[in-house]
Amino acid sequence: MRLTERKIAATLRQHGYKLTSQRRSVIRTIASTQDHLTPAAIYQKVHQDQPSIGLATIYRTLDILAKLELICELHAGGSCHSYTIGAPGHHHHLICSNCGEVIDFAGYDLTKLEQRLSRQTGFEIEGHLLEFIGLCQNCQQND
Amino acid sequence: MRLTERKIAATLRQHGYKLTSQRRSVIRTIASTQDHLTPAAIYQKVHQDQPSIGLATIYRTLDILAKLELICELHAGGSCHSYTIGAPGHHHHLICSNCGEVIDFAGYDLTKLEQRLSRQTGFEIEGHLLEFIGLCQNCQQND
DNA sequence: ATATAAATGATAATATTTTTCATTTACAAC
DNA sequence: GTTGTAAATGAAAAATATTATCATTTATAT
Repeated sequence: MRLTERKIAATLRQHGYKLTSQRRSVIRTIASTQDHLTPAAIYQKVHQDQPSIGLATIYRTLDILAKLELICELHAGGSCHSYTIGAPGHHHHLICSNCGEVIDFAGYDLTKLEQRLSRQTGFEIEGHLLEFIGLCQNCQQND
Repeated sequence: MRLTERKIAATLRQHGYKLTSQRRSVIRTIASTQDHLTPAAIYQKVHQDQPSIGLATIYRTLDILAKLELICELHAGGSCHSYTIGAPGHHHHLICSNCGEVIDFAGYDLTKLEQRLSRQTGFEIEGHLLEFIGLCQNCQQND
């Protein structure tokens, strides 16, 4: 069950944000599709309803909605350019949110889950992204 | 076991890419840290060895290395701005690589894995990112 | 040593995101 | 309903990030 426009609007108000027509439009746009949209795409759509809206308002609204977890940020296909050295074979990463240290780990198999998802949704699964974020020992101590 | 500078250089050559001093520097820089680095950070470091290097060369080299899977692209903390509507409670996403459709799924618990990682690495885990990419039924048919 | 295609640096072009600030607006208090 | 106030907005500029272009340089096979 996804959040409704109504519920999102209420939560915004609860947190002391004003419910402007621009914010309504952004929410309505995101809530009305199954897809994920970039800020530019959201701007284009909202612009049809509200020709005077500025792109900065889109960014500001998205920041708030994401902070309140009313919308989800996706990473698929995007290019968040940050790199670490490779390792042979399939593995995942554990990243320190403070210093950026990256630990590789392997031996965790998502095949079962992939099969379940494939069966339930009909998707032909091509890959996945699994990362953990946390504080490394060093950064815990230097708090 | 992470890939060594040596191994990466060899793989580059195997794929017909020339082994320039610029590429060596980029590889050495990434291989010499546990952290993840942005293109700009890599540029800064490489620039100390090779003051004449251009930022475009960094981007070009990173593209090649990522394509050959000699380096890993990370998403932590980054802001790949693409959004979808939220849903109450913890869940993950399955995304169609063709049309962008997003399916939410819940009921997959990573707590056990989190505990294992925490025990093994001493990290205090704050969160994770799990996404699957694939082709939805519609997009499979219209191939 | 040389030929050649690939790679580079410099620069411009494009794209993306954030800041700034004067004006407008939602909404709480009356 | 009016009004006061802080918050939100649009426009524009600034800051960042990424990609394309092209003349010159360079790795490497011969």
